[in-house]
Amino acid sequence: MGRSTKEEAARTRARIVEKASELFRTSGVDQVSVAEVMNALGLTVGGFYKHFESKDALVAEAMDLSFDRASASWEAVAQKANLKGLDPRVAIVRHYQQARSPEHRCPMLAFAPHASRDAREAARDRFADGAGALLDRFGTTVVGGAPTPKRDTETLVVFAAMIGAQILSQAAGSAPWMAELRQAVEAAAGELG
Amino acid sequence: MGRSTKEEAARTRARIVEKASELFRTSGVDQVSVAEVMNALGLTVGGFYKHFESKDALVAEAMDLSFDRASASWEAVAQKANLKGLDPRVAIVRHYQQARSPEHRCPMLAFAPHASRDAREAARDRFADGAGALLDRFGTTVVGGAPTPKRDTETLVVFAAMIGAQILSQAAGSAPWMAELRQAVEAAAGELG
DNA sequence: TGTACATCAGTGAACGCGCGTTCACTGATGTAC
DNA sequence: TGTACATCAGTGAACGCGCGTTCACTGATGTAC
Repeated sequence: MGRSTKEEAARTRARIVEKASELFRTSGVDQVSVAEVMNALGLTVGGFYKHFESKDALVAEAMDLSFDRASASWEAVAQKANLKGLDPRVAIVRHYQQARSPEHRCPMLAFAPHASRDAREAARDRFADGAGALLDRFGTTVVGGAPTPKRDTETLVVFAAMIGAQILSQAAGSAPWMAELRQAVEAAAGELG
Repeated sequence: MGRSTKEEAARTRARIVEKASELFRTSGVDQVSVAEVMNALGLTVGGFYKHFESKDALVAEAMDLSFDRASASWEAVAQKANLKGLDPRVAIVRHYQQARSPEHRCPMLAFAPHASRDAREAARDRFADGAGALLDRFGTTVVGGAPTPKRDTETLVVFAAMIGAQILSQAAGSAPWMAELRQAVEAAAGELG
């Protein structure tokens, strides 16, 4: 067990970010320790600091990756909807609200507590970039073959409502009014034009 | 410094819950230690367990209190709006979005991470009760002197959007599109009928 | 009402635990000649 | 191409710290007679 190849080391680094992105989204940044990430890859904690300066540095990269992945996922859903002639915003809302495997959890919800904390300007900026990209992706519809970004009141409101309903859903469990809320958000997306 | 009066003890207990409610909402449940709550009252940690079985027990009571306070606050805002003949939902959205002192932070945002965690059924139920009460409060308008609960799609969507916009605002700081989002939510509330 | 004893709110120090981070070490990889 | 040495990815144990919780203790309060 000696020194690794440069390529191996680079791959290990990428795997750490990848696994961190998955675990952070599943359980939350504070609930996942550096050791947990490393052990999940069959590695030991000590080696972590050969790749990253601190846990915060890893969180920053994992946040970027998580937002990129979410954005790509939304993009795919939107394209599929466009091919069918459907409004991509409805498709994204449906996609978002589906209870998929926890590692697909929305990065906006997973990283919000981390970025909200005091003295985290850099994290907040990163979060703002990622969330802004998702908002753009959400509001971009294809009209006559040309992608047209929309930012009207209703689009913005449905975007925010989708997130608000999701956070309540995770915290309130299966309260009877939760189903109503989710359906309302989906219905509102359906009435966008 | 010997034994306290029964009344003093009861008051101390109430003060602990009160201060915890304030600190939990300001900084988040996980960021506030039991010692911090006690010290903020000029007490020492040891005595805490004479009043509560565990930190989780305190969180439960602080959560209830926080929701009750928020509900009462919304109620006051709604009544004032009704007297002026305004839709209370617009007033509540404005009230909610104002950046007031941090101890008035929304309990739905402050306690969501705690309630969302695994193996917290009781906390989730508590959260659901509190959030459900706020939703009812939000949707109750006075029509011809009689309080009428509304739960139409648009009311539900604006409620969720108000929360979603707030969480993004806290995590994304002052991103340029945040102002747009908040204004959109307020505008949507204005169009409720 | 007064006295003797039990109770228990609050103190201050300690415990055990998990965490982020550091460190001495190993040995295969990379490099200089 | 071969050899000698420096580098450094990964290991495993340790460190320091803050946390939730426990505990022996104090002395005023509460209670039984």
